[in-house]
Amino acid sequence: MSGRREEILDAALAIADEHGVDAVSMRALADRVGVTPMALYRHVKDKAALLDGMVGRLLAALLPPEPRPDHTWEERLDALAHACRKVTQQHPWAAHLLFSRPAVTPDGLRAVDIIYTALIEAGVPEPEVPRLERLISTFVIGFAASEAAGRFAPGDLDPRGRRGLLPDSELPGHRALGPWLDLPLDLTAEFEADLADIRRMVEAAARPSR
Amino acid sequence: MSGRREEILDAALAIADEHGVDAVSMRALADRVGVTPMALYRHVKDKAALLDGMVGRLLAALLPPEPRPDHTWEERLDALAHACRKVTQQHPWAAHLLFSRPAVTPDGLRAVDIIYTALIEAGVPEPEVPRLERLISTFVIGFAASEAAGRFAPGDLDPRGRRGLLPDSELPGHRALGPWLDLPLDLTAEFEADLADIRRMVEAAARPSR
DNA sequence: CGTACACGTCTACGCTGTACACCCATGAGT
DNA sequence: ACTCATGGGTGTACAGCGTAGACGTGTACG
Repeated sequence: MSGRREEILDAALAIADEHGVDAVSMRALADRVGVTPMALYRHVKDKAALLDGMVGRLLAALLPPEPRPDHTWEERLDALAHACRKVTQQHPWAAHLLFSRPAVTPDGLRAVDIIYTALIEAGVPEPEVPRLERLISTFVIGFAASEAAGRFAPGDLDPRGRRGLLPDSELPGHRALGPWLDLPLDLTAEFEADLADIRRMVEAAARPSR
Repeated sequence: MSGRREEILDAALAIADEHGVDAVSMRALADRVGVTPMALYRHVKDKAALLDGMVGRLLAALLPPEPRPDHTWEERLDALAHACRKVTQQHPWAAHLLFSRPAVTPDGLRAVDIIYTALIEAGVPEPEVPRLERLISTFVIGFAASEAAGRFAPGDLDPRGRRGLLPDSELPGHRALGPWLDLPLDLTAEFEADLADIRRMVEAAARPSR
């Protein structure tokens, strides 16, 4: 009702964006809101519940403002995927939380439903739809989380230096790929290519099963 | 050299397996090893480094004991994926750490190399191999993490109850899928089917690009 | 007027990671 | 035989954490 809870959650989001999620302590949050730490507990059960509330707010931002039946299923799927990546780019700390909390919030459900309808429209047999939804969401969230956590971009060690950890003889694959490994990677282009591959996978699942 | 570090890491793994990763505090770990908390810092730079060391030990367990050129690329890929899922089933707390720390350890590199060689052998064009490696590893780790975190199995709320959060009119996809959503889900079978889809995707990437 | 309720404060407890100074056993070099 | 570096361990201390519990205080309504 009061809107106080939302104020608090937004303050917490601001702290997380500015100083990282670890900086979100009850004391720091209370300071920011202008109250005593204990006052927060009137609006939030727990620290865990606080984090849940924070990702809840983000999930809402991930959804299209209104249903888009005028777009193709490919476009709707892409839009959702891009929205997901955008959210985790703006709030890197939140990426791994998307994995922990099952999508049981209303907004989470809506996101799942968008994928369901897209897959149905693509012609995927109904019994296969839930599995493919999980496959797709797992990959998209996984990509976003990997990017946010820096799994794809091993900071100080460039690919060449990284390979130095082991003799090339132990890494035949790396040796064979040679120069391709030294290219700078464009994660936006890569995400696009991945989504294209996934679209092809959906189309294959939709074909009369050969 | 001394092996003391390994002792400590294994003690930490034991605590994490028994009481969860949050129970791994420097004090608890020191107690278990039989020393003072500060003694640990001779062998481990940080708490963060401690966690890194722990996942390092797990990564080693994930790899096949020796190269298996006698197996097909499909079999080697499957074996690695299953090993990954097995590790995160035995150590659920570790799943999301696999995302954070880039695979720059020797063992991590070896795992990547296994995927590289498999994809090359499958006939994937070399410039595409690194991207597909990231796609596959992202999905596999993502699946494992989702399962470990319970993202696929929303505890107390069964699918039917979950859907009750929103009017069916807002969830056309859920409504259309009806009974298929109430089936109990067999994650082992689902993982298998997902891997099959991914294999098909690799084969498609290997085909002379149509 | 009384009283219920939402909201906030104060104090305190047990826990965390870790900086800093100190100690002791071993083994190598002169 | 005497010194000295080095690796491993101890003890103390500090700042920060989440949160339980008791206690105020203002506003709204019977």
